[in-house]
Parts: sequence; structure tokens; C-alpha cells
Amino acid sequence: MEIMKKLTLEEVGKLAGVSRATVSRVVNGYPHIRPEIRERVQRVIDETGYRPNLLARSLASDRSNIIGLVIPSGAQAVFTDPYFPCLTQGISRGVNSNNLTLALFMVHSAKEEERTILSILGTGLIDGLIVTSDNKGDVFIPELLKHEMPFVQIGRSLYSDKIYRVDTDNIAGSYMATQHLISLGYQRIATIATNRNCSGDDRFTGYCSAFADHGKVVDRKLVVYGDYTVDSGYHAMKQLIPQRPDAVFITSDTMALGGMRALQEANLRVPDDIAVVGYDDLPPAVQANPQLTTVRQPIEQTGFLAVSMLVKILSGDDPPSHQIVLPVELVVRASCGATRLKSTSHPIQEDTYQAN
Amino acid sequence: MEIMKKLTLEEVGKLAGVSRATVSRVVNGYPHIRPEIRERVQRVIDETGYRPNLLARSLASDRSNIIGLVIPSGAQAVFTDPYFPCLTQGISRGVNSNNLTLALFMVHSAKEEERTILSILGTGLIDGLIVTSDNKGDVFIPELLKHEMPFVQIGRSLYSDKIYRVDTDNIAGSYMATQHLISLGYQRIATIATNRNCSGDDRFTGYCSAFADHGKVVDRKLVVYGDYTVDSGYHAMKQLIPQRPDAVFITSDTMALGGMRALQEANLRVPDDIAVVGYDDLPPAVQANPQLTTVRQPIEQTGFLAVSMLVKILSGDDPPSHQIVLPVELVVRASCGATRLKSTSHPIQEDTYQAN
DNA sequence: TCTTGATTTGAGAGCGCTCTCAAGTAGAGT
DNA sequence: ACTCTACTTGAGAGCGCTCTCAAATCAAGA
Repeated sequence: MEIMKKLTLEEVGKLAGVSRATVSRVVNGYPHIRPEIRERVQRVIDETGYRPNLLARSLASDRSNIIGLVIPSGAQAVFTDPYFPCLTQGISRGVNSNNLTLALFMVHSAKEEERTILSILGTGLIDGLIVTSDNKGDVFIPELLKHEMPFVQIGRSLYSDKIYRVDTDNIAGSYMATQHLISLGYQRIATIATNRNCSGDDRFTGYCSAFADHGKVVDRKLVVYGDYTVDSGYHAMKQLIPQRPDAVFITSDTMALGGMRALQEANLRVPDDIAVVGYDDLPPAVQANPQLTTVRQPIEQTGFLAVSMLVKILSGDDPPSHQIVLPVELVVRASCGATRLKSTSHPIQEDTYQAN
Repeated sequence: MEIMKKLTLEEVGKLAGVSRATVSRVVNGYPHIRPEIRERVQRVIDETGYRPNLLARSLASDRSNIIGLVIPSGAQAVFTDPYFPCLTQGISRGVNSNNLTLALFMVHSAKEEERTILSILGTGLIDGLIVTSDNKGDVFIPELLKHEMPFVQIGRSLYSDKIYRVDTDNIAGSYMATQHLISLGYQRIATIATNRNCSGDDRFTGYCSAFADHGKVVDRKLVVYGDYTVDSGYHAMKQLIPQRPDAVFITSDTMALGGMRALQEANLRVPDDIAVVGYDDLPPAVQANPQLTTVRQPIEQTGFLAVSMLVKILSGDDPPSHQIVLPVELVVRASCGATRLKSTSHPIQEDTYQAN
């Protein structure tokens, strides 16, 4: 059945008694072929197990159908945080369903950054990119713009509004989280924020506007910063404890884990002594004790939509909008104290508030 | 400086007053070029920002310098488990330092399996593969063998001994873990095992041989199975509790997390009522409470070495050995009870026993 | 000066595919 | 029967690079 010898279009054509061009038409599903010929060619293809050489095709058509995913060096969190695996999963689904190939570019150091750019740009290998960096001082974006490489950014961008991007609604998410704490009656609501990237900024913005909308003023002493690691959450919380907050909105579940450890060491009970709300709704949120009230973002969908968007761009028809911002939802579990009065702590119990 | 127009070898040659072939030689660092000519060509390259077209090069040289990483559908754990991110990180480092490009093939369903195979095999796109599956009923390996696609497997294989692979020493690791519990004097040492893949088998083997070497017999009632998820660990432990074990060797940290939750719900204290040892030494191990005694495997190094091995294979010189098995180490923390009598529970305190 | 052999360059034939263009073949309309 | 407009096919020119081969150049030995 399957003959191992690598065949070419030409040879398949010879076997079917037609020209290379005709075989190419069959392979690519073009119209205007006499059914019997199409069938004959198809049979030869099936019998020989012919597969077109992708490199030759790409070279001739000036289209590789390979898209790249760039994960910048800033993201050391790759190990710790299920965020990237989830996102990659979504992107991979998108890639598969669009018959593309995914090239993964992980940048491990500033030095590799240059190398990566060079190996992507102007080599014809990559049709387009998905860039996950939303670090503020990013060097990639301007470079991509300059070289006119089509790309979609995951997250928010400091650059032009013309950049295609898909993001989750960080502002709304942290607004909800904060408002939830306010509505539960907490008075001294602190936050562990991040100022390294745009989503960090947005989450802080949401926190602030919830305060503003409730006629409250943000107390700078109740704002500390971390960097998305467990440790940074731990240390931030240590800093916070002397300020005696009665609730903390921690802008990532991973940091929340560290924060709760600090709380535990200080013999403060969650949520009785201090309420905690996280962000991300990644597995650690459920594994935590008590389980974390947190903001869930559709990470996998983000990746999938980014691919769809890129595909549209590559195919020439501009997507309707340059920006997609996906809604998030608040997942209420035990750590915020809202369920304190409820029946019992059934392991899977949770309430959900849809945004938008 | 950098002219955006996409140049070809031919055009660079014209600018430098030499032929395409000569430019090619300069680009690829061949000898036998008059220094002044080399310099002149190099200057034109620098000034124009010429980059060779990788597709054309690949087609002409029959070598794409792209290697694929296959993550099979079995591995839904991708989200939960930092294992894959770590491994990918190592592979990515290897890829970068060998000037390759990494293509990521995630298979999300059995249906996609076929599609993936077809898009990899016989298309000329991929020079070689790294396959992470060690699922027993794997369909990839035989297919790769049949098509003579060079590949390195991460993990153990049921197939031929001729398969190139790199693995960690699962047998030694679980032997150490089990022996450690035995030497601490525990009498009823249970295990939460896995029988889905080879590493699961190996870890169970190690558990058994530690028993054998100490003249003990494995009690079947103290052996239950999970599937590497938190939930399965939870349920497995539920099953185990009625058997009254005084120690449990759980063959993954992720399952250990679930197991410890079950223990907590049953009001059993770790390690006082029951000792726990995990496997993997992933971040959850440290985040657990108490911190987990566990077996650490060099995951990132595994990935890196797999790439090195593949590069050797592709370059034609057969690697000295078909198999690399990396040593693992036991990391002693609080959950096994060994540190119970020691000074205090300093957060980073841990002892380490090197294997091999 | 003439060989000999090494070094340095260019010409040209592909790699396997896409895609345009023109030639050939039918079917419909008059 | 004859034109006109589809539809169907093949020829051939690339895509940008590698790599072989032979021509050209040059240094050194006889």
C-alpha cells in the first residue's frame, strides 16, 4: 500500500498519465477537473501515499503556513504558572483547526532576543506571529512593525492602537473583585499589584476605579507590589500585615499562594481575620486552603481567538476590529468570606458572576 | 542602513560585483575565498541587511533545521502540571543553542493524531522529532519507525531497544523514596501508583524492589492507582485511608496534593499520623503544607539532552549510546517525618541525597 | 619556460512546487 | 455547419538557494 519512496508531483503525474499541473490541482482541490481524471489521480495519490513537499510549496507560493509563538524572556513564570500552558493549548487548537504549523520561540535571555528576531524576520519561514509579551519595555513590537511582519499581540500594548491584539478585560475583572470586597463590607482593602506589565497596570486601574465609584480613596499604604511569583506574594504580604488590612485583592493566584502562606505564619485566618481575592483562577486557586475567590479569564479562548485573528489578517481581509477584549468572571469561593454563612464547604461549591 | 526590500543572493552578488555562488559561500562561511572579496561581500550583506530565505535553503539542501516536539493527547496534564513547561524550556534551550527552529505539535484528540502524523511525515518540513509520549498504547512510535523519521523519545519505550531516548531514573527514584520510608521505621507503606505509562510502571517497580531488598512483601491492599491528576490523588487516598497505612509514597506531586487534601479532610496529620513522599519536585511540592519530601528529576536537562542527541543523529554520527538515563535525587522536607526532630521548620530547609 | 597542483570563482542544473498562459475540447446558440 | 463561450489540460517560467563541475588564476618546482 504505502510505498516509502519519496514521490514528487511529476512522478505521481506520470503514474496517473497526467501532467504535474493537474496533479497539483487535485491535491489542492481546484475546480475544473474532469471527475474521472480527478478520481484517477486521487487513486494514485492514495495508493502511493504521496505527500506534497511543504518546503517546495511554501517557496513557490510565498506562504509557509507556519506561524510563530513568541514567549519573551521576561516570562520566567513559564514554569510556575499554568498561564502559558493554557494559552499555548488554545493557540495550538487554533493552529490545528486552521491547518497551520506552530513554531515556538522561547527567548531565554536578552542576548537571544536579537537572535530570535533575526531568525524570524526576513527569512520567509514565518507567515505571522503571536506575541505574548506585554512587558512595557518590549523590543519586539517595534521591530515587527518596522519589518511589516503580521502579528497579533496577546495582552495590551503601549504602542499603536493599530496593533491587532486580544486580551481579557483586566480592568473589569479587578473592578469586580474589588467591588465584591467592598460590598461585603470590608473597610481596609489592600492590593498586591504588579507594575511590570500592562495587565498589571490595568488590574490596578480596576481596583482604583472600584474605589472611586464607591466614594472611597485608595490608601497608598495598602498598595504593595509583587512580580507574579509565589515568593513575591509572600514578601508583599509581609509588608502589608503591619498596615492591618481586613481584605487583600492579590492580582494573581500564584502571588496569592505566597500571600496566604505569610498570613498563615502570622496566625491570621482567611477569611475570618482577613479576606483574600485572587486573579486568574488557575489550579492553585482550588488547591489553596481555603479555596480562593478569584477572577477567571478565558485564557485558552484568548489563544484560540488570537490565531483566528491572525489567520484573517494573513488572508487579507482585515478583521472587523483591531482589538478583542474578552469578558472575565468572578468566581466566589471561601477565601473572601462571602460563603462564610452558607451551609457547608462542599469541595466544588462556587458561585459565579458573569461580566458584561 | 537596513533596506526593507527583500533581497536575494543574486542581487547581493550584483551589488558586490560577484556571483551568487560566492555570496552563498560567504554567508555559509566556506573557506577558499579571497579575504578582500569576503570582506566586500560581507559589507554589502551588513549594509543591506540581507537574510537568506530559509525555505529556499531548506529545499535546496534537503534540510530544514526544524525539529518537532510532539505532545500527545494523553497528556491532558499539560495545564495542571509544570512538567511540560519545564521540559519545553529545556528543549527550547537546546534548540536555540543549536540554531534550530522548534515546531510544536500538540495533539488534542485521537482524530488529530492522524492529521499530525501526516503533516509531519513525508512533507520535508521536519528534520527530526522529540516525542514525549510514553503512553503504552502509543501509535506514533511505530509510524515514525516505519517512515524512518529520526526521533528521540523522552521517557521509556515499549518498542525496540534501538530507539533513541532520554529518561530519568524512575526505578532508582522510587526505590530511594520507598527505602527512605522504610528506614524511618514505617510499617505500612502504601503507594499511589499509575499504570498508564512506562514511567508509572517503573516507579512501581522501584517501590517493589525496595520492599524486596528489605525482605518485605508488597501488600496489594496498600497499592492504589491514580492518573496524575489532583483529583485522582484525592480519590486514591480516600480508598487507602481505611487500610490504615502509616506512610504513602505517591508517585507524583500533583497527586500528592490531592492525597493530602483527603488526609486533611479525614483529620489525619502529615507526617504525625501518616507520612507522605511525592515524586517530581515541582513547585506544588514546596507550596504544600507541610512541604513535600519528594524525588527531584532533572526535567529541563532531559529536554536539553534530547535535543543534543537528536542533533547528533541528524548530523550522521551515531550517539555513543541509544539511551540516556539521568540520575534523580531525594529531597527531604517535612512530609515524611524525617525532619520532625530537627530544630525548626525554616522555609527553605531541605536535605538532599544524590543518586548514583 | 612549462608542468603540476592547489586555490578561487562562476555557470548552471536542480530541489518540488505554484501559477500564468495558451492550446485544446466541448457544448450552446444561430 | 460555424462561431462563441465555457471548461479542461499541459508547457514552462519561476521561487531563492545549494552544490557540482569546470574554468581561471596563481604559486612553486623542474
